[in-house]
Amino acid sequence: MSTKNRAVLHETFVHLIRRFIAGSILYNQQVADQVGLRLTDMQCMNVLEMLGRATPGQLAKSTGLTTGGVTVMLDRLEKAAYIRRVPNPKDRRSVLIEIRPEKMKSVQGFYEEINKNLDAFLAETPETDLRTVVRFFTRMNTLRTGGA
Amino acid sequence: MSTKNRAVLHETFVHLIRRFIAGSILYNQQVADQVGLRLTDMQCMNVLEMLGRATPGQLAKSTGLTTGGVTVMLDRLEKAAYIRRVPNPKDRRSVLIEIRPEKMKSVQGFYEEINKNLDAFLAETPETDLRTVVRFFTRMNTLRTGGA
DNA sequence: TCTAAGTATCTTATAAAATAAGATACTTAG
DNA sequence: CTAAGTATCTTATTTTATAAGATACTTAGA
Repeated sequence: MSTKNRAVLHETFVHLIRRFIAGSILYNQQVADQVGLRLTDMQCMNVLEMLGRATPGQLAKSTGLTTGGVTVMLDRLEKAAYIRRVPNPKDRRSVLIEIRPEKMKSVQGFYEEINKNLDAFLAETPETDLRTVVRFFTRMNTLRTGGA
Repeated sequence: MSTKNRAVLHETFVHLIRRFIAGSILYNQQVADQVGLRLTDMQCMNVLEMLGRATPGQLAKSTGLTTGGVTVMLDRLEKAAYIRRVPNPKDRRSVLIEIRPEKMKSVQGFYEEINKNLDAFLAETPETDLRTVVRFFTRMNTLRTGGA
């Protein structure tokens, strides 16, 4: 096990990361089911939480929906009080979408168990390892488009 | 940057991983669009590729669909020659789903660019780092359900 | 063995969501 | 000032997912 050669190590990593991605998609799907949203809506909420605010156009790009599809999704989320549309001061054709703070908390609540597990795991991870992983993932996040 | 304290490091990691997950969902969505499938179908294909074979029931669990939904999805994928249903020798109520090998390759082709980037990145990652990351992700993959 | 409960998949009617094509309103370059 | 470009929205249609229940098989227990 500690004498794994490079090719096997590489293969092991690819397998682990694919498993991680498949698991993440499933987990987000399950959280969405509990919350009463679709995975697409969940992705939208997650992106909004990371960006703070976004235009419908940005959300179309980060969900893979058409702009028409985004409008319908936003109507749905607005009606259910998850988000709010505010005028975009930079462009009068456009709007900015923001999460309604009370829903932000409520949605986060559904990730509570996994976050607790993650916190516990990180707490017992040696700092040097965590630093290595952070460095590694900083690069991983640039692989997809050359830097989105 | 090298004097980051523990809390900040922790927070940085959580941010990176959330970004990675959101990016992965988007990327899989985009590949699905190119292939002409839905994200759900893509998730099904990915799970099948990892497991080799699976029953519709297992696929229901790993996609978040109802069993009826899985049947419809499998009809769709079977009609488009992505998968095939074979009898389950262990249980006559059940079937086993397998990817048709020619489609396996074709779908993998759409991941080619990212795989190339990933290979190049891994090649220049020090072996000790890669070992740390593998160890780390082996644990990460157990956090979700306590071990799926 | 026989039966009842449980499990695995499938069927179908209905509800929900995504797309495509195009409209409206605004912005920007020339 | 005008034309081209951009951002969002509208709506009809297609596609997908759900829910409720049917069918066929398995398994545990009398």
